[in-house]
Amino acid sequence: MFLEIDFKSDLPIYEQIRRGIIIGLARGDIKAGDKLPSVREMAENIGINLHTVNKAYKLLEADGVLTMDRRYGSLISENQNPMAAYNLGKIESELDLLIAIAKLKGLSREDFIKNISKKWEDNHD
Amino acid sequence: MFLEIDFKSDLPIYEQIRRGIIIGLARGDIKAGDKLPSVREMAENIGINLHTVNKAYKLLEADGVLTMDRRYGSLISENQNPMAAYNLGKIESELDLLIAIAKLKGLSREDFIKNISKKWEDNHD
Amino acid sequence: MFLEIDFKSDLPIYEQIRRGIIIGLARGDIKAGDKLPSVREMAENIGINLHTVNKAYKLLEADGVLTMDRRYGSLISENQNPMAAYNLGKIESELDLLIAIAKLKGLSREDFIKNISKKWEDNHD
Amino acid sequence: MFLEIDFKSDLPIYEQIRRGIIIGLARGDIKAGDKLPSVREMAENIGINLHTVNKAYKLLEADGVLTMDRRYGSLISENQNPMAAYNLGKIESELDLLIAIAKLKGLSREDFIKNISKKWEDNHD
DNA sequence: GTGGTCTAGACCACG
DNA sequence: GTGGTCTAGACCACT
Repeated sequence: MFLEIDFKSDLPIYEQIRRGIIIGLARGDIKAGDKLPSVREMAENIGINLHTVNKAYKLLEADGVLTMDRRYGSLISENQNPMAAYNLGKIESELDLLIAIAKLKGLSREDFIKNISKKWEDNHD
Repeated sequence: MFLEIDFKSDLPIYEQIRRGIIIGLARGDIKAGDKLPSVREMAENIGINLHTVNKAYKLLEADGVLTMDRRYGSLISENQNPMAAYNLGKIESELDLLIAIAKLKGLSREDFIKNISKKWEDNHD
Repeated sequence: MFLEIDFKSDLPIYEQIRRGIIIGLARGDIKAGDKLPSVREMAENIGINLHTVNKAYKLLEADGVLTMDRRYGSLISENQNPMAAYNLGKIESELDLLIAIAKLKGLSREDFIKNISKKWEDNHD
Repeated sequence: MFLEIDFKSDLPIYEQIRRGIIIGLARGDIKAGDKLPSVREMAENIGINLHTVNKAYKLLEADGVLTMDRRYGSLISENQNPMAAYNLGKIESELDLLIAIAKLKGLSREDFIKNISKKWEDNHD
């Protein structure tokens, strides 16, 4: 499993794992039905405690992204609509800040949009 | 001072103040040379602790957005390049996540860009 | 044997089997003296491990619902009073919770009783 | 805080706490806006680890029953519709079993309904 | 071998 | 003093 964790980040480790899986799903690196590494396995790979991985998985389970089962391990859900209930408020507020900073740095709307657009593509290949 | 604080938000209050001022600056509500309310005054207005406002101001001072002076109070800096040193890493990571969720929700690139573009305009008036 | 197993359920498979037989008995689908499929047979039908079926049968035997005999196979007991020793505590606690949630959802006592009553009938046909 | 925990129960402690609060809310013992004991406090009162209480609170937060905030402690939510998203499937399946056992024990529908009805009232005073 | 539950104890962020 | 995060390690239930 190919998750890169930045231990110096102020983003909690469990949140980095969560995002890595969501982004991997959006990129197509991970697909519905895929079996994820067990909490113990991923914890060992990353070099962290299994509870931290467990927390990330639990959050993803709550968002309908995966299912955890003592019997079969952790699987990416076949759910057609993962993240449906996800509250975008928090993340939109981050976007407001990003736009404000971009303006203060003197970026034009066109350049800003171009950057975003590029990010979208990068997330695609 | 027109800052709206959401006490239920998971965003720390000092961070809400900081963002409010940055966004106000980008929108043009606040301009270089403007005198900000004193720490004590703003704390009283919002109904929070002195230290909380002080922390927000200190962060803005570190970003070159304002200057605190015991004699003259807090002034928005004439600095041409505020936020220059601001670490975009954190916020870009939020953008990556936003894009991934947008994709999972089935949004097209065009619609996504349109939303962002609208946000930019809204931040302008 | 007509047991439907939900492999995604968080209810253990052995418990689903056990409940299926108890409910079948209450509905009259199964009667005293009936011969049940052998452990091996049912395991094969469902596509699960022998031990899982065996565990379900053992529990039912402990509840006086069936008798296991190497020579005659597993038979529904003629016992007049199956489940006599069954500890209702657990299930009554579920009922307490159900009532509390029904109230929080704004259901009236009458509607709640009506639902329960209907469930009783459905379990009868 | 008046929660009675049965350490011998097979119901997890965190689940007993969760139910205690839901039932307390339905009975009116707890009201919107009430401040709950801190996780540490309740853990100490019960004589368990704070993480166990924390887990119960987190589940209730996910169901919209309470809010946890580092700044203000844990408060019963003003949410008009707690438990709205709660999946009743699990609990209804318990009810099916309860009905089957009641039948096997020879209870009449009328007696069964009477018991349920009494439980509803008991939950009310 | 998997996740589930629980304990114990540490340090941090916020106000 | 509150909850948030993380670690470490135990035992259990299920297949």
